[in-house]
Amino acid sequence: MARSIGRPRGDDEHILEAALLEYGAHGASGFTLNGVARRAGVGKSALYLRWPDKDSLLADAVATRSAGIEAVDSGSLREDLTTLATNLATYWREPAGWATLRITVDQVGAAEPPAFHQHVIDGHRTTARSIVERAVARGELTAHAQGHGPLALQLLYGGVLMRLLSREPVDRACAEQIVDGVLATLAPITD
Amino acid sequence: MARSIGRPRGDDEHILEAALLEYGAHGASGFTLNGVARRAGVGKSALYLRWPDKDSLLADAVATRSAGIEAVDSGSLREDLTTLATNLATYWREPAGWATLRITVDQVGAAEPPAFHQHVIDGHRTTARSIVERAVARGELTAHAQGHGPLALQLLYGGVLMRLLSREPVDRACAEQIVDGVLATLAPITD
Amino acid sequence: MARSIGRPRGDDEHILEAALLEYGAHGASGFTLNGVARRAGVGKSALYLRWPDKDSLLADAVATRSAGIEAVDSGSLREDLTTLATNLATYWREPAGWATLRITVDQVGAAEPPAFHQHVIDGHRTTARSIVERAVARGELTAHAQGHGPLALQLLYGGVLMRLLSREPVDRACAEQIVDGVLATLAPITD
Amino acid sequence: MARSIGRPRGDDEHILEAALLEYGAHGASGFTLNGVARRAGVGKSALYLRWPDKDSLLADAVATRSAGIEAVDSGSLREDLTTLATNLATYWREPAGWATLRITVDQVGAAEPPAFHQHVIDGHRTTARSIVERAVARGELTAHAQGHGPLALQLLYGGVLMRLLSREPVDRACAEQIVDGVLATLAPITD
DNA sequence: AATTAATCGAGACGGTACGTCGGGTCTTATG
DNA sequence: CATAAGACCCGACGTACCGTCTCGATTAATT
Repeated sequence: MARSIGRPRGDDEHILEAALLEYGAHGASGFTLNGVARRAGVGKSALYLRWPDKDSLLADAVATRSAGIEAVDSGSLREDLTTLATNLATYWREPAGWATLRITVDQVGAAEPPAFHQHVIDGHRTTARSIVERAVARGELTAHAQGHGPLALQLLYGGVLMRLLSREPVDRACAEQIVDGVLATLAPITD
Repeated sequence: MARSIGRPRGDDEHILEAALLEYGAHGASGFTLNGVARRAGVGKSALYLRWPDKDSLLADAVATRSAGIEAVDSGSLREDLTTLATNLATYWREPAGWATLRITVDQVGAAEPPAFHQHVIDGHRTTARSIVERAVARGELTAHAQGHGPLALQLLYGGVLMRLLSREPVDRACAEQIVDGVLATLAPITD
Repeated sequence: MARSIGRPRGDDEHILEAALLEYGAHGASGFTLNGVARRAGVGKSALYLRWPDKDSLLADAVATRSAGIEAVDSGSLREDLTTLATNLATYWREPAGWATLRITVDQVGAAEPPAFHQHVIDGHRTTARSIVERAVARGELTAHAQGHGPLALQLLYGGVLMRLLSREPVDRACAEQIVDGVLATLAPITD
Repeated sequence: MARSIGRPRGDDEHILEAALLEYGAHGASGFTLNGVARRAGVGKSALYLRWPDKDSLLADAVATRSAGIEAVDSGSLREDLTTLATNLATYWREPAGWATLRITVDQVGAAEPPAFHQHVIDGHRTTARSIVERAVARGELTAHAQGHGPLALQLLYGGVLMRLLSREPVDRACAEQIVDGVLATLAPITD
């Protein structure tokens, strides 16, 4: 396909990178468009050509780092979930991860979710589903229990989130505790 | 002790009321100290005599509405928890409730939690504990299972929260589903 | 000489035309290079290939319309000058004429006058001189009085200009009044 | 009269002073509101509380320096006018004087003249009139000739202005030449 | 009754960031 | 080569809000 006429757009990634660095360095309230522009070696107009306002830029920047949670295949459902919970806590504790969360919270009331939101959610969903599917393949879960997977994962995510909101650490022991709770919603369904 | 000399302070409640109305009317980003002052018929100095900054005012305003979740005593643990989940969703959907959440999220990274936070948490904890205790008294839960109450409630809260963050409705059916999951973390512990 | 290789230059006049229209339409503060380029169906590069900056373009555009004041030969010095004053007022009231004036004022402080300036001045001077010369030829002026022609014309120009700056109309009566004054600087010199 | 409530306004003069200095230092195109604010040790809001936009500020700043031309009473009409012409040239050559002129030219096309304009004009008019009146009192001018005073002064101002626009110096000799011309418009009216 | 002192409504202030705009430069693909 | 298109860097504009400040006016407890 033909490139359009005129000077081609520069690199978005470069700017998003700078935005994330700026966010990490100064936090949410110190996040400044001028700061981003300066750090990226770019004029403000270049930012406004790409994003309609500051929030959109931040949302997009954060999205690039939110592709998904690292999934592991340990061969055991309990171990997989525990690792997932730990990774999740780690991810949410990083600036980018926490920013994702903040933006999600901010925009729940808005008319429509930010464009990147579904993308992030899909990433999480994919990772989570593959864990469950592997467990079913291994015979750790019945097909019936699998139907409760989404709920179980919502509980797991929510549990980790509540720990963070309570400023309680999410160490391995804690993660296992949560996972055991979540597993209990799947295991006993035997009838 | 005796009142100090000089003109006595006016009414805080009146201002907090105005702050909440302002928050509800314009949302988080439109929440302005000038706006609050105007709506309350008050000068900005009156605000800064009481709260050190904007966030504190909002936090305090929100706290007045966050005294706690309505607790019911239906005679059944499952019913109590289901109602709790529903009430929680309703509460978080109101401006004040959602503001509480936003503030909580905002300030997790801060050095110390806002003053009202522990108060709010205590409210929730008290409500939740009484539900569990009644269940134990009725024999629905073993004392051992009771030890897992806090975890179970964290899962319940987290589950409801994740539903809201996903923009999925929390109707009665959904609440029951979550509660059943949470109960599964308590019930099977029978040894 | 041979034309150089490559695509030949387009038409300058076309651009100057657009510039003048733009100036007339939006005034001095709304005069924009992007606007000129758009109106002329031309890229900004084409502008900068021809003029070093915005002011030069405007100056040049204006110069094309400032070739000179319409001179008439009525057979009488007084009548010639009156018509000159009226034409001058009319010319200065048009966008192009007024722009010439603005640019002149703007650049008095500059290191060197804009290129077109001398051209414009020469136009005026030529017109004015021919009026005076005809008057001498007719015997209306002595050769001695002719030496005061430049000063007289400066007074005439200045008088008209001051009327405009005072927002006072320059109708025929007013023009005659000015001319009579100016003529008085020439006529009585008889010794 | 009662002072209004609230913190009283600061000093306008101080800001106008800074504006003039800024104008003098960087010229018309380098005249920046941020620059003025910084130099005055003032926030931009303070500027916009007083003037609706940049041009108004500049106009006002300039007006403070344009109270009038120094008038002298030398005892002779010719001498008075010569000094007036010289002073006028000097005044217009200063940054503030020239700015006045620029603004006048800029706003001739505007709907209504800037507020300060009439003030400035009145200053000039007063000075000029008193010169003429003294001449009448001394018998240098007839009462009839006095009626042509305004026109004569317009010619004088215009003559000086045209000299400046032509980048020609206005030294004493030149001023006398102009004055002689202008006087010629008054003197011969004897019938 | 007069004094004292904290609080009040009002609003101007210094500062900082926003989102917009325009100038002048550059980098493409097309004639 | 010179274009038309248009993205780019820069920096000023005018707006909004924060948190501070300075007023004159209130309002009690203390003299």
